[in-house]
Amino acid sequence: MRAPFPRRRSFALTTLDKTFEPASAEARLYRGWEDSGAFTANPASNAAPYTIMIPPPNVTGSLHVGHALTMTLQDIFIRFRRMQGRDVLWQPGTDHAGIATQMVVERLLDKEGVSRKQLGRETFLSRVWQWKAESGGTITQQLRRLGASPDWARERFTMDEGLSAAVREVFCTLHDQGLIYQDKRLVNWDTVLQTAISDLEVESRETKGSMWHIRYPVEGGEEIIVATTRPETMLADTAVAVHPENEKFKHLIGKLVTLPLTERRIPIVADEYADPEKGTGAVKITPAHDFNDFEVGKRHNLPMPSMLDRQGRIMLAELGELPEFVRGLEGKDRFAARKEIVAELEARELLVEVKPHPHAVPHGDRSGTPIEPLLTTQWYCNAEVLAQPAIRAVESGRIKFVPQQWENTYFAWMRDIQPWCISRQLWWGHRIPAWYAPDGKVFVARNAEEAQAKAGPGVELTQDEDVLDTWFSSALWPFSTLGWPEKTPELDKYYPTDTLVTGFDIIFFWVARMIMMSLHFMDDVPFRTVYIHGLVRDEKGQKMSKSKGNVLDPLTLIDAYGTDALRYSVAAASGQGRDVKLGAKIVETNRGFITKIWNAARFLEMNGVKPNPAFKPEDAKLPLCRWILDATERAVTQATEALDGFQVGAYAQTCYHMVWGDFCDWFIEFAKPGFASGDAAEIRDTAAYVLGVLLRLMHPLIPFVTEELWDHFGYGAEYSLIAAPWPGEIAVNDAETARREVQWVIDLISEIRTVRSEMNVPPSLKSPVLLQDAAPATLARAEAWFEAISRMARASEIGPLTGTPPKNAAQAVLGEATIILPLEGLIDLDAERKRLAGALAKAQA
RNA sequence: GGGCGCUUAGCUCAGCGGUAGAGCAUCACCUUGACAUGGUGGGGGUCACAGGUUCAAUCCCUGUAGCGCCCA
Repeated sequence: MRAPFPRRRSFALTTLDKTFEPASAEARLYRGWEDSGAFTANPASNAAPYTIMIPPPNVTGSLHVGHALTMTLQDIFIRFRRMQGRDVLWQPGTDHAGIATQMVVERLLDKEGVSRKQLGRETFLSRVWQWKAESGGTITQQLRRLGASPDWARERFTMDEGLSAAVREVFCTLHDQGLIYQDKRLVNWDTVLQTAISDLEVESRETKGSMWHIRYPVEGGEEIIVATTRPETMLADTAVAVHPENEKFKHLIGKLVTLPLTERRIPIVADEYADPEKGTGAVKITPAHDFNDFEVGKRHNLPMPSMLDRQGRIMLAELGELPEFVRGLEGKDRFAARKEIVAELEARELLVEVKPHPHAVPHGDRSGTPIEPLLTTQWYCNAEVLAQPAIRAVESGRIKFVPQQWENTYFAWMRDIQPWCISRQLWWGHRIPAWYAPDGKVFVARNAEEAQAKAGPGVELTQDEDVLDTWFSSALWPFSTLGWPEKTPELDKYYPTDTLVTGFDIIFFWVARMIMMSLHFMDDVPFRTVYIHGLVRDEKGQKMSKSKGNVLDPLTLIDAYGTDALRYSVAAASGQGRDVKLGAKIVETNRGFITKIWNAARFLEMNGVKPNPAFKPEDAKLPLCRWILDATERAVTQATEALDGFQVGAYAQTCYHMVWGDFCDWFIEFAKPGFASGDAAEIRDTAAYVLGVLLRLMHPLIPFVTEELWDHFGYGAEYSLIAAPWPGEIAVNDAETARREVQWVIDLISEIRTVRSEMNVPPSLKSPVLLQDAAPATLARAEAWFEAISRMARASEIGPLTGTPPKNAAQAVLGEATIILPLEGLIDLDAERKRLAGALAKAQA
């Protein structure tokens, strides 16, 4: 039996500050990385590429927590692959965001009392460019605060000349192939923004509407009652439809009704669209103002007059001769007109009833205004043709979604894809490369000269006024940023890219369209894996919104707790595809992890730990050292597997347990007596080695604190952790034996602690530990680890039990042996008996 | 109406055909020499419900309920 190690005060020096100060360190480290060229891709290198295209944030954007999530995830993958020695390209850039940007600048002009139209197209556009020059860099500056490490020198903007050339090339080619065309059909018209928008930009909102039942007189004296949610559009009705099998109305099919108010005569047609179960079973048909009615109108060859203008006001020009009441509606807003029409119908006793009818009404996602289906001429892209190879690419596994369930969503949409309306009645964007001759002939060309050549000399051409949907240029992002249509070394090396990281909300807007365009023009997939992450919500799981006032500002969180704490928080919370719940409290708690790492390193430094390049893990002899090296090896393997499988949450958790559990709770505690022993050198070397591995392992997750410690300990040159190699296999001599031995010690200490705690032994009192039936090897272990056991389990001595167990001893079983803790004199036995009696009574009650 | 997902400790979530896990919260104890942004220990679960497959189901299958999202 040995006495406990003597009390000793340590006055070893440390040069590390008491705590990590992110505010001062982050900016300095970031500059250091950027200046060192660590972010730079190198097309000339022989290293295998790894590429991520950043989802270009809107140039009007400012950093929100969604960016914090998506950029952290991307930066983790990027830094991981960079450390693995890949030639990494993280392509940054911003999106011109047609509608959003135009709205921002128009709002500014509004304050000056000027309108866009007063300025005229050219002046307005120069104002937008001016705004972009002044304010367009906000978002990219803010991305730096997250520690994001893209190749900034390669930053692109969707309206750069090169990218615009790509847009024109794609437009002209698709037009030549018949895949882009003009068509007059119903579009979703935003009456506020005064532009067409695509199906995707429409969101349906549940609205408390009404169902009006209106009497339409049929020739021969009968009447038919139609049900509608939009009475005002009856001005442009061109038929009433009933189901062909509907016995109630069968006899009326083919007869004419007199449309109330306008007094026009329109037919009753048979069409399966008229659901006998809905409303009255008879439905009015307004082909120019309803998508379903438009289809019915086409099937029955009905006229399609419009009765609303582009502001959503009543327009009578196409309706022919009209009675006075209707003429009085001209120019009135559609909702005002609805009231007047309903009142008039009521006055004429044509209104049978009004039923409350909650239903979904389409709204513009930007303007929030009800969408008006309008018959206009627009440019369309034949998405159905482009979708076929894109569907096959996912079916065949050439592109994989993670989590895979999103493939279902993708397929469902792609297999029922509609023509994509790509023209927008805006000024800010890529102007449609089409020119019109005075006779209306259209010439699609890459530029005005080419158009002129096509039209012939002397023909006066005017360019199409419209611009393209913003998503048209985003769809080309994976190759347009690399210089396409030029043949560039970048295109050669980095296409196809590896991973796309984005949210599910833009699978259709962006992901699907990139896949379609890329396959068509590059003849290869744009990326191999689509990693879809969830949404960031508040602590309660609610969506963040300004109106709820629960929006978290990532910059505020960074200022308060540091970027590493924020990154760790979002990464750890991001189970595959799950929504991420985030609150200041969570980030604050996780800052504790950063502090823990810092303090562990600080303690090691105090004890003379510094990197020893001559140290080889396979030469480690002490079980303690072999054990921690082996544990580290397993953590490295787990973390690498997790990152390979896009399991960022599991990666974060592995790091957490390795550092806080194995390294701090056990290894460092075991090492404390070791630092004062003859084994100190190997323990120091091992500690330094393991710390070096862990800093590398965690760098993608928490880049700042790890780089700071790496630099401070001198593992490499300043700012070199970002470029350090990812930890590989760690050779450990007979890891199995070391693992068994240390695990036994851990179990022993845990058992003693549990028993002592349950028996309420005051920590200040040490107790002997006796081992009954212990094998000689077990006793030898106990002896060898005595100092650690003494410290950590408050053991005064440890040895075999000789004779019979003492009275009043607590017991626990560990392996073949029984641990015996004599408690005589350590606890108040009477108090303990009372406590147990009380517990027993409670259990029996 | 169609599709997808979720339901495991008070909360947030892992897990997996074979003895239920983590973090946070909670309770008790501890100014032990890196860290009170800390340490140690405890309590706490019919794994939504009902069937089925199986030697064995929290896990696989079917259904039900509740919640969420997408599409119409």
